[in-house]
Amino acid sequence: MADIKKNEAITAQEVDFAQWYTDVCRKAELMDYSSIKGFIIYRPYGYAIWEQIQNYLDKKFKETGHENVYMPMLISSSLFQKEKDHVEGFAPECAIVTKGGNNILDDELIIRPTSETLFCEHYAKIVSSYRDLPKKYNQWCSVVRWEKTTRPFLRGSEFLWQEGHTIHETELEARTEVLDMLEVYNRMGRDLLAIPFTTGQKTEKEKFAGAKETYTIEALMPDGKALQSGTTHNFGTGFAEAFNIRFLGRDNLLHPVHQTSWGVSTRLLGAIIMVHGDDNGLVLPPYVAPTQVVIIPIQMQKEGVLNKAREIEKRLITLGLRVKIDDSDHSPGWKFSEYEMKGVPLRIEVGPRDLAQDLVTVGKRNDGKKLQVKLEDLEKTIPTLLNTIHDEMYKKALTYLLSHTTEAHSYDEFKEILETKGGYVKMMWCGDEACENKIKQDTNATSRCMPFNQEPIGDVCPVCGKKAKKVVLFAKAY
RNA sequence: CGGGAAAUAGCACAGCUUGGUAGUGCACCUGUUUUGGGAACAGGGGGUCGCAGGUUCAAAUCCUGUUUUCCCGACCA
Repeated sequence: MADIKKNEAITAQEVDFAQWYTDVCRKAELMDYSSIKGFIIYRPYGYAIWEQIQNYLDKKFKETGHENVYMPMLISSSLFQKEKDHVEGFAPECAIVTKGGNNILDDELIIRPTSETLFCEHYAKIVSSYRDLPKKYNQWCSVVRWEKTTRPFLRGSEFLWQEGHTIHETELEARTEVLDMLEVYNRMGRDLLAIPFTTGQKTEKEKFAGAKETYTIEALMPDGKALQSGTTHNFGTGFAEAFNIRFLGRDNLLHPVHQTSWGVSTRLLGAIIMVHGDDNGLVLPPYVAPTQVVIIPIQMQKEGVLNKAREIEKRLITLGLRVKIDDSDHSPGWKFSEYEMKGVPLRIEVGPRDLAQDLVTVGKRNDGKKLQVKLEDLEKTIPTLLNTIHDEMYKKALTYLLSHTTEAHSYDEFKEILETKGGYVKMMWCGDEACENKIKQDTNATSRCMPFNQEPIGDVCPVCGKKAKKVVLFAKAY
């Protein structure tokens, strides 16, 4: 990269990674704080990234047979309490409405922390035969969880998400659904966000309240901590029993439905910011960037410059690209810094010097490299460059992930890796929750997932010495 | 939810110790000259000092409470 001037407004990652993150969130105009703890304002630029994610996923959901619905924001306390594990898991972080107008409510209303119970109540009403199955619903909404520690996008009292809720005739169908949707998320990481996710199953301790099995996509952040980025849950028939969602089967007997739910949230923005960002600010993967190409005219007053810039803008828009031209009277240097801070993948400089040779200068945000492109080649070169940037960003993140996934064969080794290097530590595990708890207590790391690839790296659990049952990835987590 | 720090113009901060007319830089507005890595000069606008009480003739400043943010722990997507 050229020796571009460091932006003094952003704290360097090396100095204070947490402060760097906060600086980027605000300086790139992704969000602002409101006056209520943990409730943030998603500013247009940040919301636009979420919209790209929505567009991508909504299409995938519909392609795989899901329909969008909208459930109420409030849940009656009696309904909320029907499934025991679920209540215990969520009750401590619920916000509750106790007053309506001037009247104290006899029954308190819970602001949804998640909508399982609402979907269950509805499904119980509309399903009576196997012919009514499956139902594959999805909801885009926000949920509220009263968090003690909050950080923009990573943990908020309110966050935006989608929650898929499906019910099926057979266990196999439900299991297929959760694995299929996990794969949709995984591909989103690869194709849209340029983030290599690690996929696998959660342990009993880490699984969702009320679920039989929970699967997860985990991303590794540059500070060595893992970020749970999305989950899919197989509920088995637990909720169906509690909420009486039964259907008359092909055998003319009543059966509970097999149920799933799955979701990703605006936490993904946090993953994008951290995985790709650098000391000059945000670095957005091209396919999720609200603006993919910014055109900066140089010496706009010179004959033809602005017209040529506008012409280029039109040509690129015709290709379906998201293009912005900045003809404000800030200096070019100011604009360069501004769009670097905002992470725009490609910058096209249109100035008299290059135009004299029918060229433009193109700058790549991800590695700072500049190249000259013939005007006539733009249609060919720009989309190719965007694709190249995506691949480079993915590879960079993958290289980091691989080089920060370390095997531990003893508990001492395990602790040392967590202290010195961070990242994922792969270790054998006996399956006993006591060992997970001990690890948590000793190192503050948690089991992130049991990866699908279960090739053993030992015979015993290094923590207790008992026979090992599973390969587990441990890490400190957000 | 515990322990620490902070809150003064959009942003970064000074002023507070020792109470007495609210300041600086950047940003913003106007004009001129500029424009290939955060331009220069001149002029100008903007703040009930987080909020609520208290002490005082007088509070940004002292006292009490409260809210929010950041950091470190415990809890969670």
